[in-house]
Amino acid sequence: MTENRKLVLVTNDEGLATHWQQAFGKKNSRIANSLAELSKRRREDPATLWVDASILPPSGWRSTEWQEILRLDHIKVIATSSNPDDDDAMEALDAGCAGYCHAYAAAATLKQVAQVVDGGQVWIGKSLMQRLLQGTSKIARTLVTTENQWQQTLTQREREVANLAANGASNQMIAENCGISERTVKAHLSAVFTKLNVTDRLQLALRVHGIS
Amino acid sequence: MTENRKLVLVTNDEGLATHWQQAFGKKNSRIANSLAELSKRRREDPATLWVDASILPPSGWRSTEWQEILRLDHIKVIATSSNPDDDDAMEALDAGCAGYCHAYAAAATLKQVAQVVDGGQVWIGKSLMQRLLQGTSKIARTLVTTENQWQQTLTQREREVANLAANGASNQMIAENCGISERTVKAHLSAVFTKLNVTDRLQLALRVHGIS
DNA sequence: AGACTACCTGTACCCAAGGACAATAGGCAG
DNA sequence: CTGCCTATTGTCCTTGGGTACAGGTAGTCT
Repeated sequence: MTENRKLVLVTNDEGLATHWQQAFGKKNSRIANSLAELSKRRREDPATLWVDASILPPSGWRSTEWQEILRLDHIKVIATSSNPDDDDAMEALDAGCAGYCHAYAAAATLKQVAQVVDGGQVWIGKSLMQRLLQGTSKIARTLVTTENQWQQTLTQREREVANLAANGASNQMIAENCGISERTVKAHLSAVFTKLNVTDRLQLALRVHGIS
Repeated sequence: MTENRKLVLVTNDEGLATHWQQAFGKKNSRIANSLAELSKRRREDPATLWVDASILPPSGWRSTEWQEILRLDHIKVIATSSNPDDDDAMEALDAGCAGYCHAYAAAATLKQVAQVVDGGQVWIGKSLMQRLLQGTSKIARTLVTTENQWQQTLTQREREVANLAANGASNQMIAENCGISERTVKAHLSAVFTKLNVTDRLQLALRVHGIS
């Protein structure tokens, strides 16, 4: 079970930082006091962010700064809270977090969560799990399995651009975000359209979000 | 990470038994070919049962023999299948199983599942997880927040046009569909954009479908 | 070395979309 | 009757989005 993903602990709570470092080891993790701190390295290697909910802006995970992070598919975000709440969890997961757990969970649990998430799974607590299983048994059955297969045929860059476009970003915004020219964005998008057999970004958005 | 729960592998598939034993170790697990075999010790110590779906009776988890087992809370049941299916998973979990995964999953994964389940959590695959999360967010959308809200301010015609546009129809298509001129479609859409405070049809689509 | 692919960029062109400005007509509350 | 709302349509114009054509760099596989 080799660990090669970077581990970034995002919190400004002294005690929590200590707790997490005890669980993961000081050498394997690094502390960031805010989102701003990690934006410098956000384009780097795959990483897992442990985020203390108390550092979130008023708009929560919906804020543009976090949306940008959550869109990156080589970054996994685990939301934590000292006062876990199912609704908070749903928001976090809806926003794209890969896990939600108690910030001060036992070290063993934290490790388990890390393992599960790194394995490409999603971690949700027992409470939320029960709620999901109770409320959705019928609906889950009727839902069409929306294949996230669409990503498969795309290159890394294409995925990135496609995700941004599908979420309403203009070509210019995507260009700035990716640090490339608008022309290149168009090129990538054209490739995406062809591969996914759609004609424009609206169709793309519908496909990406599992509609139609 | 001490393991003191008994591990019982319930299958009559030779190959699967081997696979599981390689994952958990021969000493830590015991094979049972059917439910009947383990009924003798069912009231004993806590145990985790790994059950191969192929040994289930026609009535599946609903059969009385399995219902009895699933009721015992010192016994945890993990359902497995060589052909995992979300619907099967839902049935198993509904019936009270604590986990569902691919029978021939990698040893590391099996161990992870075991750990998670022994920790009192529930394990479901990524596929089902996505379906559940999508399902609930859709429910949330239709019941709680955004839904209805955006429609409220619109007139009948505007709703109609907005829905078509949000699902990818061009102005021309909408015009034909509604039996009005393209110009009128534009007029309606402009009104919609203003009322919903969005700039274009893609933003509209995201709003209508409860994204962003 | 040559084929192939991902990634990047430029110029030019076409068009659907959306805004600005303007007008006609029916329904309805005050 | 008189505003106010809804629905409808028109022309003019600007712009972002998408395509066509063309090209360059870097890395991988055969």
